[in-house]
Amino acid sequence: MTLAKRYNPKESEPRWQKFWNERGIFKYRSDSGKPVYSIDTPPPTVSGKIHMGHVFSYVQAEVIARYHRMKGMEVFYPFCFDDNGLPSERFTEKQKNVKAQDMPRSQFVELCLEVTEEAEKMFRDLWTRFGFSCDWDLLYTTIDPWVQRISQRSFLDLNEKGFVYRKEAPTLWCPECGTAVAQAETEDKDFPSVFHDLEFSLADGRGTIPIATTRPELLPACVAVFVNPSDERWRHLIGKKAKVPIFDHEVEIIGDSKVDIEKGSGIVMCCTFGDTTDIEWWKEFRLDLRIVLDNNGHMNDLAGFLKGMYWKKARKVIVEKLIDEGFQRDSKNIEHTVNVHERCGTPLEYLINMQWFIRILDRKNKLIECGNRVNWYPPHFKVRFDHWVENLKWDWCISRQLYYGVPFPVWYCEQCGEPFFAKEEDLPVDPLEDSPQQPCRSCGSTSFRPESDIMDTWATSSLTPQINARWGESDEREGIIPMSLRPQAHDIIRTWAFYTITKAHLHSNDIPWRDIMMSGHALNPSGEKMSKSKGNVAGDPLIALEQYSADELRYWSCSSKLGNDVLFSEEVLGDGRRLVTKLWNAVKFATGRLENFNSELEPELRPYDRWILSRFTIAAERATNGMEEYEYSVAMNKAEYFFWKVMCDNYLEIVKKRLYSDDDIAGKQSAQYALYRIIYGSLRLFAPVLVHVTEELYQAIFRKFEGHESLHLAPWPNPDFMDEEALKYGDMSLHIIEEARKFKSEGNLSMAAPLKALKVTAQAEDLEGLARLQDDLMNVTRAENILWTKGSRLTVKVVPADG
RNA sequence: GGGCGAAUAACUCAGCUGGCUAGAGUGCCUGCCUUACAAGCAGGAUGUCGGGGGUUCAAGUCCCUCUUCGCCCA
Repeated sequence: MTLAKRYNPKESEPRWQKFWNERGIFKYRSDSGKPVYSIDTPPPTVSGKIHMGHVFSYVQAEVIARYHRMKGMEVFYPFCFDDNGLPSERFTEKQKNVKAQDMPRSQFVELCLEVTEEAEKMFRDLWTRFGFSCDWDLLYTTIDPWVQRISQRSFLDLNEKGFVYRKEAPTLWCPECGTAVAQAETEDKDFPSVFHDLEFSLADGRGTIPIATTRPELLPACVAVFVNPSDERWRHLIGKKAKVPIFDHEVEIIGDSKVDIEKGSGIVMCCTFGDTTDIEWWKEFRLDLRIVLDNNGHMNDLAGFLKGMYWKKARKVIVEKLIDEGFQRDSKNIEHTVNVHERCGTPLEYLINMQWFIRILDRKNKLIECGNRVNWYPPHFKVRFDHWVENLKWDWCISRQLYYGVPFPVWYCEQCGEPFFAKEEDLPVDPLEDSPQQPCRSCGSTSFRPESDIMDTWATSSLTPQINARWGESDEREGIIPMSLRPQAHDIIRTWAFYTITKAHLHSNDIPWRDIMMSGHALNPSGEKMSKSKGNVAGDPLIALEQYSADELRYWSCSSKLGNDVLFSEEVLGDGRRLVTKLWNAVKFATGRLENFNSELEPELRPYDRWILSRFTIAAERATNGMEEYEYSVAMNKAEYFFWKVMCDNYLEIVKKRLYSDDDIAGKQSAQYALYRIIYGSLRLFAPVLVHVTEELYQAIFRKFEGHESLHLAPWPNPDFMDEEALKYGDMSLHIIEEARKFKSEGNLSMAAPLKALKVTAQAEDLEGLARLQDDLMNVTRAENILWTKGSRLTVKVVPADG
């Protein structure tokens, strides 16, 4: 029972990881009879390297898992990967230097599987090295056939419930990726642009009108001109017609209050489609449809001489022509905010295409109610969810014109065009490979055209609770839904959190989980958000693991309050190392002092031992409260303060003499009793974060007494020892020790230097309580005597040793 | 433009529902080999709590306002 002088995490950490894995310490056992605590782990998109930001947020959830396991819950803690959809397609194209369009879908899917499998291996290896307590038997990936089946089942269920519709409608479209996208996948970006003042002539030949636009290439798509009816300057134009420059088609001039009088000339053209207002006008006034862009951003037949040009080139060409022909009055350079696709940064277009939608706009209130039923940690993030729902403008477009993803279980009848939905027992289906086993239900035809679109990846990842529960499968799991916890970062509230809540509501009129915890971001040392696209990623986790131990990095991950960002810096990492070392040394000390310790013994406890046990009770309570609120950093702080400041710096010094000497066996046994409890208790408070070193210490010292196979299966401390009087006088006496230490420090003396005496004054009612500590106080201060006097307050006078 | 959050020691941060002299770690200074730990211990210095108003016996904490920064959304 002796510990090495130094702790060696390089050797120790992999050993315990292996131990946990071989013994199945973290296996989920549905038959354990314990209450289930289920965690809806985020499936990371398999789209490249992993950075410290991942580690940061996953550790925070992992710590919570360990806490609840120690609290006696049966923890359902899966891992998973989101490996289908656009991110994985792009990643594969990059890795293999290919283009999806250039090969058959099946071949590209093969490549994707190959690439993502490699990346997933790397993830799994990394999580293992960080000591994650997930159950790898619960692993799922969103491209798994059974996951696809649940995803398709979800689609069929929503269709049956009437929440799904297919419609040819203006859709947010990325010309670069060649697919429809959802509102949640867009972001705003500022571009330098030019505001062109163009001259339209009136159809009646009576003059011209100025129209300002940033998108002159859409002139051929112009279907109307709008003015504000309250605009004195232009009101008279309403009802007349204008002639579009160069293209010469005539369009009506319409009045509508949505026109901003201040902007440009106060007259705007409406094109199909330049922005969302164009769409609203197009719908409201039943305007013509003149689409001039194809799915890849090139101009089509309707664009006349611009045909075949990419929109950028078309803009250049038409501006030149407008200037040549005298249609441009003026132009000025501006900074212009454009809605872009967040994946590739390409400005989005609004194109008309047949797409599948999930109806959500008509149930905003219900969705906000669902959000209210979930506990948000920290609470202020719920506001973001509310605002997102309130400001929704589109139903959820779930079809994507991509290759690698979950297909729609749908064919179309060649004869009558009706969609034919797969039968549930046939799922999963790939309509490109499979065909319906029945004739068309409307017309009896047997020739079908497959749906070649795939589903939005969020349509599947929004089902993670259902996937975890194996919803609708033969081996469906009971007691998983609603899940206990969703851990995620706050930047995907509008996507993952929102869509998951939406699906749970639509499928089962329930919430997906009871609690949601929002982690912040890891910042690089200069305080910037780490992101792959910005290339400012500090601390590759693999490199970090070479320099620091997993426990140190875990400690860093838990150093900030939930939801706060934290800097990845050398300084904070040093803190973790110091704590691990201190823990090692303190337990090493205890080990030597617990020889011949009899755990059966219930000795009569000395005042200081009653004091430290009471202090531990308070620390454990505070740590527990922190954990219950998902404030792991608070929990760690309380544990650390108790362990280092109270226990190591004071208590251990106070009882050292009693522990070393056999002169006072009763005193020694009392100290051993307390020491054992507070050391073992501290180890358990640190166990969720410092998973390896605590296990090492537990196995070396405590296992033979406690019997739990692993510290991580031991109960979370819930001590009830409390002696108010011991607490009061123990705390008060620290001042006496402090004064003695101060005296030595100021006299440049060693702490071991003897003192002649301490003259202590205290209020009459405290004298007796303090005097009971005399022996231990003399031991820790090395004072030969302590003289107690009645006084108005606590004072200490040090009498130095002779000479 | 709207929303959310932040601003506290040189640095990184804690300060819950208002209540003793505003705390911790790092860094800095002075010492100390003390039968666990020098990767340590003891002691010390350092703050117009972003600015300005207000409420209160009492404000880092509550209210108003301004400034700066971060994030989310238009």
